[in-house]
Amino acid sequence: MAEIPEKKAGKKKVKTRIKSSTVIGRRRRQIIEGAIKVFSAKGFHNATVREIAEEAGVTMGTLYNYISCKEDIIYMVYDHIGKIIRGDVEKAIFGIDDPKERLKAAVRQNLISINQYHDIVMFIDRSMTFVDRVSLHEALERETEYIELFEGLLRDYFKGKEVDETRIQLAADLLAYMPVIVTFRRWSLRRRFKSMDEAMKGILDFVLHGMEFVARKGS
Amino acid sequence: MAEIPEKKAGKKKVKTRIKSSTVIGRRRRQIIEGAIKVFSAKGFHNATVREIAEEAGVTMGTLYNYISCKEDIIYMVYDHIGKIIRGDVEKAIFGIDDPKERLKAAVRQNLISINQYHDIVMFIDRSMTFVDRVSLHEALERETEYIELFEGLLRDYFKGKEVDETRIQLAADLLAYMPVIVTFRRWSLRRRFKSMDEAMKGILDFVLHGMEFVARKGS
Amino acid sequence: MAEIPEKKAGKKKVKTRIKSSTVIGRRRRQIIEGAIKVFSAKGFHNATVREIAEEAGVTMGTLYNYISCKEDIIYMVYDHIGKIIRGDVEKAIFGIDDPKERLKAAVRQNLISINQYHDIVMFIDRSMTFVDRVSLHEALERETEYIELFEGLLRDYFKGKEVDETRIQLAADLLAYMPVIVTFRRWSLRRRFKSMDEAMKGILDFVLHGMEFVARKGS
Amino acid sequence: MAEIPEKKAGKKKVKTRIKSSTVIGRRRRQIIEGAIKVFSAKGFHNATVREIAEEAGVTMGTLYNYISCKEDIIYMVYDHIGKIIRGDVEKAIFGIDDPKERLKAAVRQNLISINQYHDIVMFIDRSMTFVDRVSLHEALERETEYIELFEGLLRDYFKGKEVDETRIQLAADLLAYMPVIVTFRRWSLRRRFKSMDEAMKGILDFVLHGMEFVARKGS
DNA sequence: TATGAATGAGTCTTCATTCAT
DNA sequence: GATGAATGAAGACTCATTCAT
Repeated sequence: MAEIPEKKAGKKKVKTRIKSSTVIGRRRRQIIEGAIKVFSAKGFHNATVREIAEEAGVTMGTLYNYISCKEDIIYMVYDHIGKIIRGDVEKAIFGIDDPKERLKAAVRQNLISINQYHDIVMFIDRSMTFVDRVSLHEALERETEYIELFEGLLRDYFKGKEVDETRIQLAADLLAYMPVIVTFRRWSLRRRFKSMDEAMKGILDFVLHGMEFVARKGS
Repeated sequence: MAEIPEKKAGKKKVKTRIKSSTVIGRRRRQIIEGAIKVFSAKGFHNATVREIAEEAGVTMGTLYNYISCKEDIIYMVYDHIGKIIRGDVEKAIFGIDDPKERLKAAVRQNLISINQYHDIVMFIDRSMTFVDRVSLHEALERETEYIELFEGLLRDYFKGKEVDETRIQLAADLLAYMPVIVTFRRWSLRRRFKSMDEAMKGILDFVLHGMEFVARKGS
Repeated sequence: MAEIPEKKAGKKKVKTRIKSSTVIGRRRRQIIEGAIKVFSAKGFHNATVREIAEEAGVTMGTLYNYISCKEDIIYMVYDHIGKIIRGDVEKAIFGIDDPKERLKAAVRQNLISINQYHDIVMFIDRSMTFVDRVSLHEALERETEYIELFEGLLRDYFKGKEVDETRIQLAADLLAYMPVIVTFRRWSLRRRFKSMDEAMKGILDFVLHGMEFVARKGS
Repeated sequence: MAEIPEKKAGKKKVKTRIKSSTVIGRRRRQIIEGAIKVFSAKGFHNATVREIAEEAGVTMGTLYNYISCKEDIIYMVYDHIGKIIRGDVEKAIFGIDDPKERLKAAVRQNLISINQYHDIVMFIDRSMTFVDRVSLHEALERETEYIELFEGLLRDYFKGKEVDETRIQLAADLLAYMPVIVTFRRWSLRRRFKSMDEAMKGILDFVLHGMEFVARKGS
């Protein structure tokens, strides 16, 4: 069974003026939680640093002891939610041996988690414009790792069959990111389906079915 | 063959102080073109009205004779690009009779057009937060019409087979919007595929294949 | 008689968003006058842009239509006062033919003008740290031109005598800038002399006398 | 021979919370040295207390045990450098009996020291605006003492000749402070003279020569 | 209709200073 | 005596929008 790729230590660190790492940890959590609330509601540009600080329960000055600019906060949230979703998926496939079930579990959990955190995912997508080159690169790195997780699962699933490596890669990308559609088509889906759950079941079928294209010749 | 749904006249009108409709038309085009350039490059919030005016070749004062606020411009661009893409798809299926080919042509053209205008599509996606309720509603209306176009094509394709209406609707949504993935996964796709064309061919296969889930029982 | 060196057109221009040059002229004058009042009283760093705007009788927004950052204002004031002092000196020597009298008139007027605008001169000296490289260079250029004016006068005065060119240059520098001493020794001088005039007479003597070192061998 | 005026004990004391005077001495030295580095490089307003603390090798909290506000640091540096320069001059004239040579030695050493500490002298000049009334008064007191040193030397030198007391005072002021010109005309001088030494030699001649005006009638 | 100068509310960011440990 | 996290007041700058010409 393919190994789950090691989480490489991120190079990008949000600069801090604080020394005690326990304090940093605690404050960071506060800040991220506050930021998520405010950003989800108003988006990046319409959220003021003051609001975030208030929501986080710290003063402006304190907040700026833990970040060096507003944009840093996006990255922190991004990092946070990325870890959570990845963790969710890893937990979901833990203990499952059958490659098909493993893959299905991953795809399902990915969809569920993205749906659960849809407002944050939405905000992150909309905000990545504002992050600096370095952070963006780092973010891409993380995404690639995440996609590699799916690549591994797909390879296990198609083991033995003759498949195109390129297709594996593309499929992994689509599997991982198609669920994002639930974030930006949310209104439309809501209007047409009784419940979000129903829509999600449909999407899952679509994805799982589409996935099989990997094993076929290109049209 | 299902009718292409009538393009209902949009209720939302961007207010203008100008009377001569020929002048309005000319100015609007200028503004939209200028806006597309600036917005594509810098996004909504980082683009200043002044820049847009300059790029459009009008003065600030003049610009404000044709819009009532910055947000109006998003809607204008949205409207513009929406018409173009829909027009492209309609042209692409024109004259094709076979339901399967018709559907495939629509899906393919949709993908091509979204890819072609990827920067505008991206910007619009990121900017819809800023538009007011009314415009948003109007925009949703248009999107619905567009999806109904795909619904019609799907119904024709699955005619005779026993399919779930709900699945038709979901499939239409996914068919129409999945290609958006090429806009926000662009960097990743670029890094992994020799050409964007190759990636797009893969996506097309995925979509067409996934589409068949409509005719199957839910998993 | 040596020509007064041409005033070269300054390359540095403070950027403006305004087009009408008459309006620019009028506003600039307002801004410079307001700035002089505020800067003289509080120095650069303690003066707020808002105060300057108020003193100038314009709003903050308007002010920023004529400058691009606070530092620009220093340069504007510098430029303004430099022109005035140079103009004063040129007027003072106008029509005088005797080289010695010409030189003395220039030195005297330089002292008088610097004394008159002592608070601005003081402020400028203290603020040049804040101006950017380009402006600093431009400022230095202007100063050099001003010193060249004195060099010319000195050369005329020492014509025929055997003098060291280096000494001419140094003397010009000292002649032009020694009076600045009245700005930063003002308190001390005030306490010891009945009137500033008396102190200035003494300084003038000192300078004129010291000047003769040009014609002597180095000690 | 005139007595070197007693160094009166300064009334101004920078308040401290610390009792052990040995500790105070050590810390003070650290702080002054750190401050000189940072202030020389960035000036008063652009230097942060944090930077000074770091450069001095103490923490912010500790620093504030030895000062009561940022401005105090200027005064400490001022006091420190003043003592050094005065000490230099006193050493330079020590053992010289001939009044003329004594005076020349003082003037020369004054110039040398000011040139040596030019960046600190510059910074102090630029920063005296920020110190409070009391400190300013105290500083002026010190300066007066320093000038009185030169007054004494001038009186010895002109002993027997009929000179105006006022002129002695003015000359002392100019002798003591003219060298400051090397700090704020530094760039200009550097550009025109091969070495700073050469420029300084010229300035020395100018000063020594100008000094003789004391023995002459006013112009 | 077109122009473009004027407006001023709104935000991020910095940093001297304090105080609980 | 030393530490360093917390504080919050203050200031530069932006930019959508208006309106007199």
